[in-house]
Amino acid sequence: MPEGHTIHRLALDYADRFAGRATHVTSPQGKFSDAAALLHSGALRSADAHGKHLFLGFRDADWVHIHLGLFGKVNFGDAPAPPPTDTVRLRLANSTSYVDLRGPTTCALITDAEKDAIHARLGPDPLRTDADRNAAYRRISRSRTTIAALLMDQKVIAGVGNVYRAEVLFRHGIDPYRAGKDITPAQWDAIWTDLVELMREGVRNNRIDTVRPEHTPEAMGRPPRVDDHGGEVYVYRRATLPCHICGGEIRTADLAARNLFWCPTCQSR
DNA sequence: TCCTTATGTACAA
DNA sequence: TGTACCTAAGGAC
Repeated sequence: MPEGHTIHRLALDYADRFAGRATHVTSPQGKFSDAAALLHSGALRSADAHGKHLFLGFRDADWVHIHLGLFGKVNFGDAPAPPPTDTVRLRLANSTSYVDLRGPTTCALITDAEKDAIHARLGPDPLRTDADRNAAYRRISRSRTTIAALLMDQKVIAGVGNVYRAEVLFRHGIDPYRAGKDITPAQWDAIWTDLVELMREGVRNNRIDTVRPEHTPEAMGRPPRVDDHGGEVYVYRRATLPCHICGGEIRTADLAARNLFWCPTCQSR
């Protein structure tokens, strides 16, 4: 589930349900038990997100650092909380809500300084107000690496994952194998602006939709087809299906152990 | 019931 | 570049 929009949405939802209220912290699965015991009686102070990293603030300067990785999932529910299953790494529960975290790559108690270090190694996040799009472009414009790989590099830009990568390159007609140094300032500006809009909508709707109004199923007279991941898209996981715009076959390939999707007709080198 | 796959990352060689 | 890690859903049998 997790690209940056998911994590920012989680920060809002954690804060909504738990901030400033007495919260019971447990780790039914056990891997986070010591930290959960420390936080046991505390209240959630704040929630912050940078790229795919989520930070839950407790006490004065303690943060629970969460990264969902590929498999991590978060499930919110209303009280009373059911008995936890044995895969729940972290449960927060108060008088009205509970939330379960399963399968994260990271769930660790860290200090303010450690949190700062994580921010420092991450690139600008289109969903954060402190983001500097030029910092990303400085790296991209100097790189011979493909734009597809650069968009997935969290040191370059934080929060973009495999879906937003595929979709934003399609929306701007850019071949994923084009080198970063061949992306013009105007193209980067357009990509960044688009990502800000798409990802904000992703936070609002808790899913990724990238199809423009003029290409929606209704507008194109084709049957509605919401992609398996939950939103309407142009190329992500549509290999061998016809492109919504040109009708040609969407292609797929392996790039750095991830699946790449693009339309060779609509996206130019 | 087994196998594959997944919106991710870190580390070893 | 390959592999390890973590979980659950869907499809093939």
